[in-house]
Amino acid sequence: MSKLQAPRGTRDLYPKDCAWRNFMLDAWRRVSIRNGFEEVDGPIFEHLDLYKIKSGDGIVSELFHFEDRGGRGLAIRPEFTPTLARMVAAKANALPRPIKWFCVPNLCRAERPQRGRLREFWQWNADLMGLEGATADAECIFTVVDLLQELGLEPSHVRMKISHRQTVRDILLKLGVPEEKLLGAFDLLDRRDKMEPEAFTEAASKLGMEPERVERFEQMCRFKYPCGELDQLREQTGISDLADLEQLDAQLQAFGIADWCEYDLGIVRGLAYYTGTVFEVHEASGALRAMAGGGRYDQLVELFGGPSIPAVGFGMGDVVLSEVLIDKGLMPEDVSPRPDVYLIAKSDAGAQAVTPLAAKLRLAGVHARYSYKATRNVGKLLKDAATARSRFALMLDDDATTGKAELKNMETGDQQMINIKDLQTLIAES
RNA sequence: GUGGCCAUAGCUCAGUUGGUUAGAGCACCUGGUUGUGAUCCAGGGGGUCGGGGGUUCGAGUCCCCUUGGCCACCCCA
Repeated sequence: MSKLQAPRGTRDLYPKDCAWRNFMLDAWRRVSIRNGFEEVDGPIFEHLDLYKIKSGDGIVSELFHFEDRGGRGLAIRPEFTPTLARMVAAKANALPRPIKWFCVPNLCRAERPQRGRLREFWQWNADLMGLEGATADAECIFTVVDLLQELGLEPSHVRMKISHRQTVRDILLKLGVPEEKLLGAFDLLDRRDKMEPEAFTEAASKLGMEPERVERFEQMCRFKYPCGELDQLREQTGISDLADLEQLDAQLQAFGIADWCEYDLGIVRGLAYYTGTVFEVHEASGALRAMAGGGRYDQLVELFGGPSIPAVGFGMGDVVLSEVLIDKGLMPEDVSPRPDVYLIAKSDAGAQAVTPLAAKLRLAGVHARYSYKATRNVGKLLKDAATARSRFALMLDDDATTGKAELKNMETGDQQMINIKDLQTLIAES
């Protein structure tokens, strides 16, 4: 029996599930396109070595990989970024700049499934390449916020948490962390919430900070600074020059999304390749894992053999996003396509008209359904129409032979005798 | 990969100290009430109790293994 089950961490998408998945993909596409991104896609498997470039050999155990008949190592894509970098690197000189691409791939990772994490999932990626500076960073952040709003989320539901590699680096140096221990300090920042306070203090001391500075470090990385109020950050860190963050701050305000954003120096993103702005979207209470994450990674394309191209981008997975929408009561009941009209036979003569009419309507682009039941029980047939969420029901009795039938608006309950030939127009007008 | 909890119908569950052909509600399917999304009536499909092995005269129930789910760690591109 176990072999007949779907593999661990995968999902079977039944009609309602599939409709919901498409609803989300549609939102991702809609928002991407109106923010000026173009859709791209690549193969669902790549050479295994491609994934080692960015993440090292250790990544292999997290991949579903296999060999082809020639013994070449291949892997199902666990992320889209290497493919993107490869595609950009291959045509770097021919592509008009800036490059603004998005993709909504399904990805597979051989990890143990748990809340918010499955082995196959969909992930929205958008990247803006060939443009330096805070405008590009802010535009990516705006695109994410646009999507959140599109799905009905509000600033009270989720937080866009932003940090900056360079800024944090400056602060750490000022606190007395030597250059060679910076990576360890970033790691400590990342793990702060999982550690006991004593362990945190001890680890911080080992980084070379005086006790008084350890305390400041702790405060600094736990505190959240509202967007538009960088003075607080200046006071707390003792650093007056926050050039990078200042520009970003101004852009976020210009985009009108300051309400959604806050600076959180604890946002690290475990990646060596982020070079500037980093950000994550979290559910407001912080209960779930990140809904989205991204940042600037100016060396990425170069890493994959292309020219040096500045880049900023993000990814958002479907799993945590769905959890948050359910949690906030924003998951629509049913987003399946609705029939325009449901044909109901009230009499045998009416039944004769159903098939030809359905065929005619469908060829004209109308979503038309009818019952396969033999019953002439109008109540039951109307219930079927309602279950199918049809907008209209057309009830055909003996009058159908003279081209007339009763059209019922399923939402208002109104019904009227119409000429069947006018049906399409009446449906289109409502 | 490590550890904890869990597993009976599509869903929510019942099933006595181990004891006949494993049940209910809802959902689903068919038909009836000559009927307009309701109510009611009649009928129906569906479970090798996640899978395998063991103990026993007898296992949904006890033991072991395994698969899957949830949770925490590792990781998080």
